[in-house]
Amino acid sequence: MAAASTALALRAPRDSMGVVREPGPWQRAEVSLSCCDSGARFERDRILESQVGHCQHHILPTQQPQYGSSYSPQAPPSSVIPVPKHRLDEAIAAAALTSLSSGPMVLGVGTADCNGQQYRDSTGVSSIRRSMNNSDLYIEMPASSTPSPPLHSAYSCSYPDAAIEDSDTTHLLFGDPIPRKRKNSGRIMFRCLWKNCGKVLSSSAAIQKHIRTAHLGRNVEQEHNDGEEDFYYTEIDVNIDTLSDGLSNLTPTSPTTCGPPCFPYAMSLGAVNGTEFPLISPLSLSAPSNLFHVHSDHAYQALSPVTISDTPKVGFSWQSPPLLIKAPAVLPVLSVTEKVQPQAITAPSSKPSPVTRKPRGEAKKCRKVYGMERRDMWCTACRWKKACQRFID
DNA sequence: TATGCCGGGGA
DNA sequence: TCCCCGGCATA
Repeated sequence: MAAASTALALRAPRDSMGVVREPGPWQRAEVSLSCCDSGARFERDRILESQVGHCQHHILPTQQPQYGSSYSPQAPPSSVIPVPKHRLDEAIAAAALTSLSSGPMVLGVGTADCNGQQYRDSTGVSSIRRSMNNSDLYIEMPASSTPSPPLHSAYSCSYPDAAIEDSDTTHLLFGDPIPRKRKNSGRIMFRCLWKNCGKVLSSSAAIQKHIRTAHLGRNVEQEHNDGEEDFYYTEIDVNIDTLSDGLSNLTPTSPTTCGPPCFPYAMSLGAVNGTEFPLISPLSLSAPSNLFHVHSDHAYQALSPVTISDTPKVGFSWQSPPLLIKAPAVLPVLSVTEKVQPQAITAPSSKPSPVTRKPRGEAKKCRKVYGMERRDMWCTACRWKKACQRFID
């Protein structure tokens, strides 16, 4: 990739929405980005202009998503993100790890989270922004009355001094060395993600039409377009590296969008605009063992099992999401003292028990402690082959 | 295979 | 109610 020389640790005066309000020296600072094809360079404040100009296919997506009325239109980006240079490496590394480790578990539900933000660009390859401990980046999504499709959207930042206009710009700003969408090594195709379909068409219009008619059962002539079909296809670059392709196959993002699926950070707080989402933390997906760690050494301490029913529930309807959320992936962020019972999420085991049998405790029981020789020292329950009352799990 | 414990039955 | 045990589930 043509280098994007950045000196991003710049701060611009912004209003409460993270919008740069007043020009200042920062705008004339040494931020410049290079077009990967033409080599044309853009000064920092020219980047925004380029969104609709010369180099938009390298810096920003060329098309606006064709969402319907239910979708909140994108607000024009107004600034770029100030990101300290020293954060870039960390973000890049995190993105790579997450892309590799999360796999299908994050399908379709890229999250924006200040403690491990995950985004997905137009090809479905995740990029992640790691926790910015003190400042630098804090992302929330624009309000939307419906679960927003994967979109090219204005991700304003809750930190007053940060804002992101879209993830493609973010690729530059974060120094993503492989901006998938900018590759011109192959032709962009569009693949239907509907289960057992996988049809590949050459244009977004065609694939949308295919999805509308074949899967959504809608009339081609139907004017109303709520953009739902955008969920069900992704773009693929037929000559692009397999990693990018493979991941994009798994991601029902809009071909015309570069933003991540718009599941807001505020999800973790329960609801956004009346719609609840599960928080899917990339961290929890990639390293569940950290989250589910339970000290078995303290088996005598009763741990309250937390089942999926204790977690935020998916409050929106979703029509046959193809290849989207696999249940075990929906793992809430839990404290380390909480415990998840995966069987509460996954399909029930082979033979349903008529009575919910108490899970076998891990604590040493009287039999174990005292042995058969000292059976008289067992608790009554143990002697009666009942649940031990002395060493309770 | 060992262990935990549910369900049932006898005293 | 106490006590025991068959049998099942699980580690």
